[in-house]
Amino acid sequence: MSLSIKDVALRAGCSIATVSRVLAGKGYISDEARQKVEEAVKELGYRPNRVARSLRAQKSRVIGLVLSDIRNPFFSEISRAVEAVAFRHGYTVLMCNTDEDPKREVQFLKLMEEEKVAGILLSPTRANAKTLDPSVLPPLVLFDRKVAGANLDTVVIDNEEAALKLTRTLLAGNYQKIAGIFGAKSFTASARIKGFQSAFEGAENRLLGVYQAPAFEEEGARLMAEILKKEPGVDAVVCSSALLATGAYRTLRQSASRIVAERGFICFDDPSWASFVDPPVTVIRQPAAAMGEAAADLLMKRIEDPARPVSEIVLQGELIVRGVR
Amino acid sequence: MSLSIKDVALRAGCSIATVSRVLAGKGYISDEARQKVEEAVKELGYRPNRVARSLRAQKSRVIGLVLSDIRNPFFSEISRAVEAVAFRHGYTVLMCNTDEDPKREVQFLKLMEEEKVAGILLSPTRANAKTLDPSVLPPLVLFDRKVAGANLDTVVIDNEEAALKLTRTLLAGNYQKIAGIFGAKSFTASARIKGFQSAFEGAENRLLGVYQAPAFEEEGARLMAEILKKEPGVDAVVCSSALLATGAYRTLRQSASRIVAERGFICFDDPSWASFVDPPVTVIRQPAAAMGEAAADLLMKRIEDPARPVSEIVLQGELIVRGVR
DNA sequence: GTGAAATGTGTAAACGTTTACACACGGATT
DNA sequence: AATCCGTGTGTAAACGTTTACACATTTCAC
Repeated sequence: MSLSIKDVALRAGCSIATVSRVLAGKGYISDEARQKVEEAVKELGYRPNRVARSLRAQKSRVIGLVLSDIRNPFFSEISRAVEAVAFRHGYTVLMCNTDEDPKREVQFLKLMEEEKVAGILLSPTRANAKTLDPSVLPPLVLFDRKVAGANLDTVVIDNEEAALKLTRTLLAGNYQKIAGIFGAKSFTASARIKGFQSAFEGAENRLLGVYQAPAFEEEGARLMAEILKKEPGVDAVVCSSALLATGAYRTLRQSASRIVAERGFICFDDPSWASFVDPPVTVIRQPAAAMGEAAADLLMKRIEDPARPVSEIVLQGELIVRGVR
Repeated sequence: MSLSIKDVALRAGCSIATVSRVLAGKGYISDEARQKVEEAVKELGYRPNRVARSLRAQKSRVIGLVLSDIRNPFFSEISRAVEAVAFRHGYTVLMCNTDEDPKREVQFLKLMEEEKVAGILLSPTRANAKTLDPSVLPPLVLFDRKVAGANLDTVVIDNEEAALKLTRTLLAGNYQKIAGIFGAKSFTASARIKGFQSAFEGAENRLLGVYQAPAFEEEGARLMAEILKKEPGVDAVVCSSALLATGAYRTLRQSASRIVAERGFICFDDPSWASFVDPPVTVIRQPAAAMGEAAADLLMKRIEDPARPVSEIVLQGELIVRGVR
């Protein structure tokens, strides 16, 4: 079919072993042989077959990227960074979108194993957290969410601290009835809720409640409507992701609530509109690109040296205060 | 290392050929053999090695997805649909982000070939359009952008018609000085520009000019600023993508231009904020999920039957009129 | 009862690499 | 002159599949 190392060997007048050695750049090769092989490769336009290499090596130059929601800008930013790092190291990226479905996650993890990927980047669904058995899995790096018991490389942001900082801007602003809208089921959401709640120490009466739903726009809109209905006195809202925030903000705009006009709306991530709505929205920006890069770097190192000590990288979110009069 | 078909054969007390046949479900197999093999597979937890399969078949169950910008919500939506279809058919998705860089595109296409992917989904950079040689490449389906001369399966939206429709809402609104902000270098941008311009037939004096730049937020912001400076009389703007529109809209908001207040702002895609800014923004929504699905479906069919006639699917954008008093 | 067809199974080759091992040569060290 | 080592190259095995081919048994038609 396509060109193989045999064709190159024939053309260069040597054995396939020599060709392979030249290509790999190891072992003893005479200048003459090297030159002939290189010439033959160029003339024929030979490109090695990665599948054969993978079979032989029992490991491919592919990494798996398991995302919970690729439509979430936070994750697409991460994907971009991951792919860039991988490409730079000669790896390709096998991408999967689980939509937070633990079953899909498991299926995909199995697929990855069948593909003999060199490593996996995963933002784990909470439900699967305990099933991650590092002894059977290829090198694995967790990002965005960590798994409590597991001894695995992880890159996260300090969600608790970030939520605390964010919520405090609201408390400083003298709001009296504050509600929180958070994602459901995830480690991340739990940490943010914790930070959110701890901000109210000594001011518990200003905390209206924590509302949770899967992190989609429609859910944010729904929860916001629910809050407005149940708690007419609400005067401020914290949203734990761009998607939830976008939905919630839409509801607020449509209901002409005073929350928005009075700046009682803040959120995680930095949705594109946060800077130009009136008044602009204060946010915690997550270092998505940095997270993707760090996770991919970590994975490369782990692949290179599976015995290296496990590390946990904690990135800080950046508070962006907007619209202070 | 890991389990192979040999282990299963040993356990089931038959040859590896029989195991393979049971797994593939073809050829003659006795009920007894089938049962024994299935049992052995289950007991051992055997999973076939996709790499070995790929090598033997000279083709993997992987498809390549080449994106020009994964951060663009339009493309992440497409990615999601593609991955879902692929998964359903037992394929995995190798993802690459080119950032519109033709060099990266070429490099990646080569990588894909080395990985022996079964097929490729591509939104081609204009610069590479001519180099797509279907005779050497695996099955290929183009999406979002088509290539003029090439005889390739394609899924696009009717950009010219969409731009025409969109621009007409502006003309009907009696705006007199209309500028257009479009992406650079792409087939898509050209088609949209064509539609945009043709809307002005008989009203050429109302067309202020066409501005082009790579489709990023900052570029949209920059172009908008440039337009405001050069053409103080501008009273309406058409933006050809969500990213450009977001940047442009930000600039407008910050400059307190009257364009926004008077609804003279419309765009392609349906950015999340379009529905809740005041006044809301009329848009053409691109059927991103449908496009991804159609393209992936088409690729599956093409892989199955490489001889089937080439088809071009044209999807229609949906005009969403908002904020009509 | 014979031959042909249908059914069932195993052996071995092939896919394109990498690499252990063997071997050959030349020069340096005994 | 024998030995050893460094250099260079080739042969062949291995990775885990699929499948062509061979062979054996059963079924069936005449």
